[in-house]
Amino acid sequence: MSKNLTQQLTHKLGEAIVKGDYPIGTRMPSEAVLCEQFEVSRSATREAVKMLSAKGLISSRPKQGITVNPETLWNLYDSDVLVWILKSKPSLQLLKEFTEVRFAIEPMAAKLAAENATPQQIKDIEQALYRISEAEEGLEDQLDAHLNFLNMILVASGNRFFIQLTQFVDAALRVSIRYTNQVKGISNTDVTFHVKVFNAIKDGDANTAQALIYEVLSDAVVLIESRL
Amino acid sequence: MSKNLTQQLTHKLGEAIVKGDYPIGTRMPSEAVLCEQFEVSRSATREAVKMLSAKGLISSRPKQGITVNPETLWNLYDSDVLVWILKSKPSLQLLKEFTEVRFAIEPMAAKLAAENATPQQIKDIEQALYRISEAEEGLEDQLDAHLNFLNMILVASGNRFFIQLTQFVDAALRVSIRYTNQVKGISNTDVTFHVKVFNAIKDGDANTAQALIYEVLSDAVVLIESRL
DNA sequence: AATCACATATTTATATGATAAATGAAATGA
DNA sequence: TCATTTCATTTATCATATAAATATGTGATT
Repeated sequence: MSKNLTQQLTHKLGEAIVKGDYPIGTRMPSEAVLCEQFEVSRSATREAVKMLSAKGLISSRPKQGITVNPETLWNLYDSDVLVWILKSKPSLQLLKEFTEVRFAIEPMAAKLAAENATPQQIKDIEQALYRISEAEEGLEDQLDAHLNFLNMILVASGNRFFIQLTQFVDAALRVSIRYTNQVKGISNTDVTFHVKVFNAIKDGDANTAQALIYEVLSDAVVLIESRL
Repeated sequence: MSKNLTQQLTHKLGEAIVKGDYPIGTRMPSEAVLCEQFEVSRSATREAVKMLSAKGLISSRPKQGITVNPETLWNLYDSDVLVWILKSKPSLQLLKEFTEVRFAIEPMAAKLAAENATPQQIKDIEQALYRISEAEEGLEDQLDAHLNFLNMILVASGNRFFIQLTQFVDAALRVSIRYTNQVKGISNTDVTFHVKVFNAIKDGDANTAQALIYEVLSDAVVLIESRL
């Protein structure tokens, strides 16, 4: 739980909005009413409204009130927003779209990592690889290790936009893993696969790195398609 | 100019932060000092701080004050943040990274558009194509037409994450176009190229659509690489 | 000397009341 | 009919007071 009132309210309202409790295009309750309903001061309410505006979910203007923005304006790349959606309205369709993004990004990131990774970053990936091999059988532990490996590759790409996605991918996968109750496409149980990826990056073999990541993601797509 | 004080302050502080006026990891002036410096009330200041927090630029805690977050936490996919960076610290390096993202996203979007576009969306793309052919010689007008064409493809992908990127790509390209003073890689002057893209999407020829977009982007990469 | 508990000071967090500004809608007048 | 003005509603802004969180320092205890 977030500690302060503003953040609590931000999360509550954020989830409610993406859930559809306040339909798109309609007015939300006015400031005063929100204060009453959630029993917080105007300060807290206004600050929460501002945070949600900053994330693109709502806009507020005098007289017109607080209105829910069309979905195209929502900052889906904001981890909060994405998690709210995945939690409130989990859908395989969204997971499919998310996987398409991973499909676009991750092979390219692996390619760039092979081209640009610093010696330290290579060591970090190797360390992540070690964590995978040492991971207990417990799902949590394995998931952590695999996400760490993936994140290290994104970081090693040296591209700030990809690096920024670490939180995004991390957050989304943690939620979606609960939903599908599957690790396939995220954590290939065969660690030799990750060794191959690591070697390709270490050797600067961009095309191989790209192809390998592409391959593991294909599993994820097949998995989701089969359930749609 | 944004109309209200909170937003003005948000933009001022946001630009100042990405510019490096408040170095990463350091404390920003306290709430009270910011009020004095910018001559606004605490409400406005606090609301601006909340908006910047929501965008990942800063965090604030009692006693510790307001601190600038590491760059990895900044929401680069937030159009505001991206534009602030491009305006305050324009760099070819960032443009290169941005282009790498386009490289990852746009061919995939074209592929998905070929697979999923609705009849109406195909019409929209055709309409965008018409605008390109009709565009005056003026750079502004051409740029608008080309960005519109691109946006229509992203929308037609049917993937919410790609659709969300329209604003992101739009904003970034408008700024970068001023910086490089080049349209290459954004608007291929030869309209027959766009006709090919359109036809591929209309005919559901996913691979061709993907390859064509890949091709036009290659120009952009070559252009930027040559100037780095 | 080291460590733990506690007091203290600083900063943000929250609450509240008052006034200003923006804006959509209704009333007015030519 | 249309432009203008008035009015009511809602957010925006300001000001002030109090609470809560927390880093730092202090002193007692071992």
